Order: sequence, then C-alpha cells, then structure tokens
Amino acid sequence: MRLSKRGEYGLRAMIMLAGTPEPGTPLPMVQIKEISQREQISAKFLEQILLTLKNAGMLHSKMGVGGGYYLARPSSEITLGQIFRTLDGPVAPIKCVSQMAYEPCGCPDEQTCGLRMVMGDVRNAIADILDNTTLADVTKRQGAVRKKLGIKK
Amino acid sequence: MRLSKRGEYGLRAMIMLAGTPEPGTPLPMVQIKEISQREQISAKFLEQILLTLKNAGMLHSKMGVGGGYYLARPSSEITLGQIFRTLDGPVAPIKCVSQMAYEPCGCPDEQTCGLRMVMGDVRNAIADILDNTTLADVTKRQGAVRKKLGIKK
DNA sequence: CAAAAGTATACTTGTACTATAGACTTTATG
DNA sequence: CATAAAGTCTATAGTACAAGTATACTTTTG
Repeated sequence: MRLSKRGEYGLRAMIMLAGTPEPGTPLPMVQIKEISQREQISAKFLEQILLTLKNAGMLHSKMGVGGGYYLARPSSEITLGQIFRTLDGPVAPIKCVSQMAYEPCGCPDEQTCGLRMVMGDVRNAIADILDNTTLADVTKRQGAVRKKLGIKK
Repeated sequence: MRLSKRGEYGLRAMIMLAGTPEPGTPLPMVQIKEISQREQISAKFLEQILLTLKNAGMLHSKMGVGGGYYLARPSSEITLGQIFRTLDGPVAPIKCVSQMAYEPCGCPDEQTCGLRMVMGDVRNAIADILDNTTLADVTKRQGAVRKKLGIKK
C-alpha cells in the first residue's frame, strides 16, 4: 500500500506551503529551490510535481524575479485526499471499490465477492482520513506536538 | 494505494479455500487448476503465489494424483493481514510508519513531521482492518450477504 | 537587457509487476 | 512398475511505471 515519491514530495511541499504563513505576509510565496533544499528533494523533480498541482488548481504561482508558489485556497479548504488523488491516483486498493474511478474487476459476482467487501472497507477507512484532513489540520497538529515538546519554532 | 495482482489473486484463492468446507470433507483440498478456472487467473502465475503462501506456512499441499492445496490452519486463525504482507509487503504507505518493517524516511524530525502523523493514522486504519479480519470472517460475511439476497449456494 | 523565476515536454534509467517456460519430484492407481 | 496427475522450483522475458534529468522556452523585475 505504498505512497509514491511523487505523492510524498507533493504532500510534503503542500504541508510546508501551508505551514509558515508568517503573520505579516499576505501571500506566503515560496520558491521551488527553497522547498527542495528544506525537504531534500531534486528541484527538477519537484518542479514537475508542483506544476501538476498547479494545473489541478491547488496552487498558484508567480513567474519572474521574486516569484514562487502559494496555495490557491486557504489551507483549511485543501484536503490531503485532493492532493493524493492528483499525484497518485485513486485511493481504492482495487478498482471495483473506487468511488472516483470505478471499473469492474474480474470477479463473477461483485455483490457477493468477499475480497471486494473488505477492500471497500479499506478504501473507506483511507478516504475517511485523507478527505477529512485539511492542510490546516496538519499544521495545527504539528503545532500541538511542537508545543508539547517545548519547541518554539 | 493499490493492491497488486499477486495480492489480489492470493487473497481470492485463500478466501476460496476457506469458503467451501463441504460438511463431509475433512480437508477441503483444491487444485490449482480449479482455482485458476473459477477465478480466471493464469494457472502458472497462481502456482507461484500459492507456493509463496505455502512457504510462509499458511497453506499445506499434497503432491501427486488427487493432491492439491488446503489451509494450514483453521480459517479463523488466518488473517488477511498475514496474507497481504506475505505477498505485497508492509501495509504502511511510507516506511517510517511501518510497524513490521520500519525504516527512517528523509524528514528532518520524525516527531514533528506532519506527513508522518497522517500516514501513521492511515497505516493503523488499514492494519486494523486487515489484521482483525480472518478468512472465517470473510466467508461468514459472504454467507450473510448471500442469505440476504436469497441465494442458496 | 540580464537574471531570476516558473512552464513545458521529452528523454533515460532502473526496478518491480505480471506473467511464461521448462525441467523436476511426488503420489496414486491400473 | 509405468504412467499420468498433481505440486516444486528457478530462470527469464516483456511491460509499465516511477523517479529523475535535460533542454528549451516564457514571464517578470530591476
């Protein structure tokens, strides 16, 4: 049940973009280079990923000197499920239980297929988490842990 | 979050092996050929899969004429998690949250990594289902659905 | 206009998934 | 005891996809 590197890097980048909305700054714009350095990701690879996310409407960007990326919507309105699906495809382990991209699998009878029942549960469990967790939820949770550990920044 | 064909076929086969313990028969022995036909799986590919499962101690087999495969333990003592891990590896979407096969990922601080927290939840949700569902549970559930739909066999 | 940044697309490389092949061993039975 | 029916084992091939590189282009600011 692996998360691809694309998905991993994209999620990390989005969390980072949601994570440091410095009080004064209206748009926390961040450059590819900065993200790639902080998260140890190949800048060129990250470029592709952010572009995909941009074309999916989750990021905006500004070209030219002083440009960079920023979230297209407030972090409380972007779910991890949206990001995940954009980069890694359907959440369902098996096509015949996918809500967003259903396709029949080869079993004789879907209704009585035991594997399908269980994988449906798995799909729902994953989707429940990813679709109900926003970027804001993640940064909030990070903040709580930091506070508990006594870390300032 | 895909289930591989190997995992899918293996799970299907195990569910089938658990599924038809005809009253009189002590060991519901089934041949590769029969499974491959019923489930539309390449017999040769299935062979490998069942062999892997056998070497993992979940199946026993009998060679020669009238031979075949049968569950090594009662279906109530084999979980889907065991089968899944044998064929598809760790359940965790990302190595740093794997209970059975932990490895550090590249993030600067695991404790405060937002992605890790969420993926930990996902791992637990998946493992909760797979490790707490036995083959017997699956066949029981299939039976319930069949009954509800008024299907005899 | 030069430099800094994003855009776009094509290419490469490696690995893992999905098989397929073939030679071998064990067992029942006529 | 020979034969056929079954499982065992290992190697290999083809494909797809992931992950990363490369290159040429556009926009913006100073």
